[in-house]
Amino acid sequence: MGESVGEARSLSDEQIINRWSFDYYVFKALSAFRDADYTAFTHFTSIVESLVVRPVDGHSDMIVKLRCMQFLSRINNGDKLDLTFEEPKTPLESALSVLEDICRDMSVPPREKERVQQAIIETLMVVCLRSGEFTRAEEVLLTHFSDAADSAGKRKLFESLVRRRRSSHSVLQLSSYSDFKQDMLDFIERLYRVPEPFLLQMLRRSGHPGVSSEPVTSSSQERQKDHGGAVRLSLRGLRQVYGVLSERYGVSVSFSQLQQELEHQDEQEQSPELHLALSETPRDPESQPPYAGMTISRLVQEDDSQLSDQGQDTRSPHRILVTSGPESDEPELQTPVTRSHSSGRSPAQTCSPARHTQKHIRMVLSSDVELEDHAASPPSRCSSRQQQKKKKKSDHSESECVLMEEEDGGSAQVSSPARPSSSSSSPAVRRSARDTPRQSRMVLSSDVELEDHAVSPPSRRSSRKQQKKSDHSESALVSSPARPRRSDRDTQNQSQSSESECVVELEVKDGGSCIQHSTPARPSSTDTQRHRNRSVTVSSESEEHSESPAVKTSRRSSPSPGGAHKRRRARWQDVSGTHENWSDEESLFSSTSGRSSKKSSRKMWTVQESEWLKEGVRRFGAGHWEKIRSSFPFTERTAVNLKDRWRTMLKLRLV
DNA sequence: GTAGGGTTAATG
DNA sequence: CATTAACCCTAC
Repeated sequence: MGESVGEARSLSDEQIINRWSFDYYVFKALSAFRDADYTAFTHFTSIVESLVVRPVDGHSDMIVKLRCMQFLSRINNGDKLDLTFEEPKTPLESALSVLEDICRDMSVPPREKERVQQAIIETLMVVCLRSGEFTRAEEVLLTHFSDAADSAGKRKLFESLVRRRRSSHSVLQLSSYSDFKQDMLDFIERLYRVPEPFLLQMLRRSGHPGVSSEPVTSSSQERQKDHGGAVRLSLRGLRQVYGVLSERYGVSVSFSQLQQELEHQDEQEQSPELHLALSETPRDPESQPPYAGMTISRLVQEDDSQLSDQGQDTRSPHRILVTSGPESDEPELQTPVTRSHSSGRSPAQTCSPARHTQKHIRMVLSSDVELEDHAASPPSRCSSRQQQKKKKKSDHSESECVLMEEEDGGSAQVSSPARPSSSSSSPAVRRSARDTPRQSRMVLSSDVELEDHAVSPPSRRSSRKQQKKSDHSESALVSSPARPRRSDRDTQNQSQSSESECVVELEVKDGGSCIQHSTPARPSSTDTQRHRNRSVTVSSESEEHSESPAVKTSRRSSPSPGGAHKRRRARWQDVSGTHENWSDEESLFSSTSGRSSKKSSRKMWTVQESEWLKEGVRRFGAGHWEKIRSSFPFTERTAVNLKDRWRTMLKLRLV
């Protein structure tokens, strides 16, 4: 926000460009939501999530936008009871929390707020009832419906349905979840109208034909067409446009500075961003999407690579770029970690420790679940899993049933242009398996379920411990974005060379979880296979280290009585295993894993939250916890929590 | 609202 | 049983 004044002036190109990208993708996400293209929406939100971790020129409306995205992500997944954003809560309950935050930060008419709350609660009831989750429905009735005065009638109806265990009723049939989504979108849009992003404006003003859509008064200032059809902006025109826009968007860099930077870059790379964007576009207007996604993402990435202070990263971003486009879809991904592990070890082992498995479903952008299919899954494993499941089932029968649902969009399309990271494709998703084949297919881009046991407990623990002691420095929490290091390290033992070469890791946070992708350089199946194994191992370990703490997985989760509570950490991490940075959960938009039943108890801090905290302290100074809290999209964190966390971070020398 | 000591609970 | 991150309580 504005506070960084002192330092602000020296914004890096990455910060600025990330801001533009941020604005752009938020805008696109909202457009996608509006068009009911929820798959695209999740893709865009994932991009936004990953952007936020990088240095960004924070703007006053950034928080607002993030909150809106958080809210809509939760709404978007509200009909998936197995997903969670904040540990014990269903997505819609999380939406209620975010709504509170929104109302706190912005002025929302009380009536409007109530209306929205009511709509969310009722929808949640409907969702629970429809899916036969009567117990949960009952909880909702008790906890949320209590104060709803005017809904007495509905409350009664719901009560009776719960009592009679009926999941079909005219009322339930009537309500349409998609209408509800759009209603929530309307609410958000009434509250905050997102202006046309800078990048789009630039593109539009450059005369790019595809840019259309959004309403914006087009000032066709200086735009000239070239004979070739190419559009070219005169420098003067560009400068003018830039002046206007930079003011409006709070860009603090002067045009000439930018120009200089570009020139520099130009020397190294052939085309500086603006050029790229402007020139590319015109070239093939038709074939390319209006917004040259590639360009943008590419820009971002490049930036990233340049700026990233973490040395190790350097390579990855570039690579990613390269691969990102087309490969993202690559069907062959890595096998879910679990698999490999399990195969390696005797089933019995696997099972034993885990008594309560939890199911975690994560939404991974482009994860393809299909992997599992191929992965040769040893039957033994399956069986063991099933057994586990059964056990688990006893605990909460509810959650299990639905393993995976399609993502909203349903489309499996993997390719997401947007997310380069996804390119890596391999996010392995883990799924628990129940019926693999079918599900896997459905899920395409969605989630995964993981079971805890997948990994052997012992190894994990040990690794974790080490992590604590030895590497705080690297611990995921520590510094933000550096991802690879740890993984590399961890991995080293097992596979050094190949790993480095083949796997690019990006971690994107996913919502709740971190998604990390590793991309095998060569998708060839054989190689892949190898990777898999490797990664598997890796992942298990890295998982632990990395953010294990962050993961909320299941710490408190399992309610199962008496059972072994030991494992609480889910391993739903991805194959790549590194999920260092992110914690899983809670990411801004993504959901995490299965719910554990009970109350949320302790919420581990995610890397992202820690980053926000660090940034907040940097900006406002330690001690201004409340201010920091309100300046970042924390959910369910109090100022005291921030203070305590800061204390812990100091203790660990994470800062 | 914040600081700091005490408590809780997960983990090994 | 020891360690420790997250949480709680209380004084200011």
